[in-house]
Amino acid sequence: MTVEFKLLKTEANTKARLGKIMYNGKSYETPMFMPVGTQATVKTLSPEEIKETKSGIVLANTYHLWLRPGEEIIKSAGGLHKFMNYDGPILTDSGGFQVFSLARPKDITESGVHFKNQYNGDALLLTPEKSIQIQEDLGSDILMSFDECVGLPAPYEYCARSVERTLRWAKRGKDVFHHNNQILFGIVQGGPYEDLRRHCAEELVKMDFDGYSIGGTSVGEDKETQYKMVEYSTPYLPEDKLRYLMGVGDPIDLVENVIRGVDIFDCVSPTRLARHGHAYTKYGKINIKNNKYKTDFTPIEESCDCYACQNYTKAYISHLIRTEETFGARLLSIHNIRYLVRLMEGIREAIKNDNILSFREDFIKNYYGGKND
RNA sequence: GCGGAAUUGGUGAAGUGGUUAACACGCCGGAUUGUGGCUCCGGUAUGCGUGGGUUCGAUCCCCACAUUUCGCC
Repeated sequence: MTVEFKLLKTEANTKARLGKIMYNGKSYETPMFMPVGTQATVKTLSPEEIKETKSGIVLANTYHLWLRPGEEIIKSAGGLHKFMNYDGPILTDSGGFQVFSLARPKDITESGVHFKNQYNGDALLLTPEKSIQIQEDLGSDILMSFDECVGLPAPYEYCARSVERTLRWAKRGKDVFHHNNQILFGIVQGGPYEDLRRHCAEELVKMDFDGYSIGGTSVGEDKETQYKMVEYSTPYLPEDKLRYLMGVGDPIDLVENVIRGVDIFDCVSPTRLARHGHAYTKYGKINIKNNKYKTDFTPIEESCDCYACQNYTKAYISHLIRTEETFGARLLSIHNIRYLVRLMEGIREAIKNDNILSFREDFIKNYYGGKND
């Protein structure tokens, strides 16, 4: 039941990697996109629908499940897999991102991070050890170290101190980790600074984690900065371990960062955009609520094999989103996830054929080409 | 038939004798990155039932008409 990774090849002209994850008798290819199921559900989708998108790993969130329903309840249920009826691999975030999104600087101490329970006001302390304990109780397959995700822009001195703390926290978490059919990743931080990224990566590698995440991205940075943060990190990570770029899911960014040596990605965007009425297409993102789709009786994408495109029209989905029917959000979520999974399928094919650069060129030309119908 | 009240954008409605007629919904766009699904940001009445009048100036005051509505015969 332990997740194992095998690197199959590296693309001839770039750092793009083709790999395979083995889990529970099944294998999943990388590069891979992971849909996000913060509260033990990929919003609006059943596990059967998740599997139909052919995505592999699902991400769940330590912080949210700690507060509700509480990790002891999920442990009593027999773990996350049984609780949510999903037998594919599950990755849990450590709560580190909530440090960024919920805590103020003065709430962050060497011991851990002080939160206020947003539902009942209770004072909470999340520490590296506590995060590992919660994730072990949740029974996810891939665990994240508790880190500090620094928002940008951030001064060099702050990032430098933060990296040292993230490293100490990584060590503390690893020291209490039981390795019970679970694997643990370290998270590379360091903001946009090359030497800090390198230092953080090298120190984490010395600690010998089962895989490595690149964090501090998807905090509102521009694309060039994001790509640099990845370029400053991947060269120092071992070839035989998974690399996970946290929170990145813009279609273009998936292509660009695979080329820079990333294996797995997660992002809320396919499901959040869906709830707000947006759909990915080969020719860019569309807003299904736009007037022109009211009477458009064609699928979102003729060439898409997802349940939504096989059975429903833009006019129908537009109506559902306008009237706030949840089925609309569900159909768009299915499409958007399947879209990103199909994109990864295309990327893997391009890696196999050693033509990822021309794949990128074609993809960008279409996506930004302005031909939207 | 007689008397009263009302008439503001697609809708519900504020409002004042004096530059750009509130607000909400809807509508038209946009945003969304290790997810609270709660959202956020723009745009959207050249006109205040119709015709006259008073006034330097009227959506606001006066008259007539139309429509709606309430009460009485």
